[in-house]
Amino acid sequence: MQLHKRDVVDAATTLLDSYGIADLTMRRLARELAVSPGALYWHFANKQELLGAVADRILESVGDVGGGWRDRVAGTCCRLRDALLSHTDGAELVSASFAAGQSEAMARILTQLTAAAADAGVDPRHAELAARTVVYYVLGFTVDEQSRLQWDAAGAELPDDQSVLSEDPSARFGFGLRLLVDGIAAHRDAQTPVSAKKFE
Amino acid sequence: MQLHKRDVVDAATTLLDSYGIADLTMRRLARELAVSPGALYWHFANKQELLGAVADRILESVGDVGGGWRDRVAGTCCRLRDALLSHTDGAELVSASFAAGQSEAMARILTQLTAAAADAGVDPRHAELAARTVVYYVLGFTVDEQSRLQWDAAGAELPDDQSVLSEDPSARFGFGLRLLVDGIAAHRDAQTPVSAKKFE
DNA sequence: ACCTGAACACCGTTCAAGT
DNA sequence: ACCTGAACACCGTTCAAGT
Repeated sequence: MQLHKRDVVDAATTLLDSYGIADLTMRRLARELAVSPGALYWHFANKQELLGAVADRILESVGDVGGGWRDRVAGTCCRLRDALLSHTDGAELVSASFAAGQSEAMARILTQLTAAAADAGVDPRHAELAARTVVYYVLGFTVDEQSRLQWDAAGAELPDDQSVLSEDPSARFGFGLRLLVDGIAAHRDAQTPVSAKKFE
Repeated sequence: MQLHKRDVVDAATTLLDSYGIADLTMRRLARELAVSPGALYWHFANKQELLGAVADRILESVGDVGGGWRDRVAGTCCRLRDALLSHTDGAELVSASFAAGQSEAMARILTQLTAAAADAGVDPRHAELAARTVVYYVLGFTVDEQSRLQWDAAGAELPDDQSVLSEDPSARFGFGLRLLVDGIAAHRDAQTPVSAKKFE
């Protein structure tokens, strides 16, 4: 029976959910698929590319969001966080793939956020940076949240962690998000020529 | 001759600067120090802890900054970025150590930024999140900047990269920073009781 | 107290050779 | 076209035993 890219990504995702990113190795994946390790290299150039494909699978549920620029930013970020949280080490894996430039889905999300920032009135030259800043936040926050989550799901029973850090992560996420959205709002054409202000 | 923690961190930093994070392995480090790999485990519990010590060494130059809260945030962030950029893969290494909770220096920087955010008038319950958001930005931005930097220093000669992404990284860094500072300013006691506003 | 030697249980990647 | 088998060149970590 022929091995297809889809099967490989399926098996990789299952491995990830069951044992985490540390156990998502090429050799283990090959064993799970009952093929030799070398077989994977017919379908993927290297491990990074395979992880990129897993990242894209994880992000499938993050579709396009409509509405005003604020709703589009908030909606995209919330969906992104939800997607990351629904797989073991999802945030870490996507974060690494994004940094390595291996996730098409993250590139797509970045494009959407860039468009939203531009709609908010951010200088087009800086709209992508505004979008990246938002992405850095979502990834950083969620990597952090997930590591705490998984740490005490593993029965670690952390020592009451300065009280606030673990209280309602969704509310905390929302706060940081508002901070960024307000920053973008404050920068709407702050340094664009006056002629561009008509779009508002 | 006895091996000291300092010698190990020195050698590790040299290895990092010369060959990058991928070649900073326990075995290679031991070889460089002319000891057996096991010797390192007398001084450090594991590789993560050693990397944390290297991260702290990299961040030594990021001291305390004075002035108003805006200057303190901007100053700390600029020094942090400079420190990261002055070692090969510095941003990646510190980013990983921060995520793993292994860098005391990053904890200290986070405390400083938290104090600055509190001074800005951010609800004390959310000041640390504001600080974390800033840290996520600096780390995310600099990891990105450094990977591009090192990529074409290695003679890759990237395909003119959408024109803007590579133009004056420091200016771009400053833009994103202002976005965050403005976001913090917009949030000054936005949801604190009126009684707290007297501090302004 | 501090380190060696040797082992344990793995890795990612390549590539001639097979079907 | 797609995969196997086997090798290459490594890893992090542990631990009895030595000094």
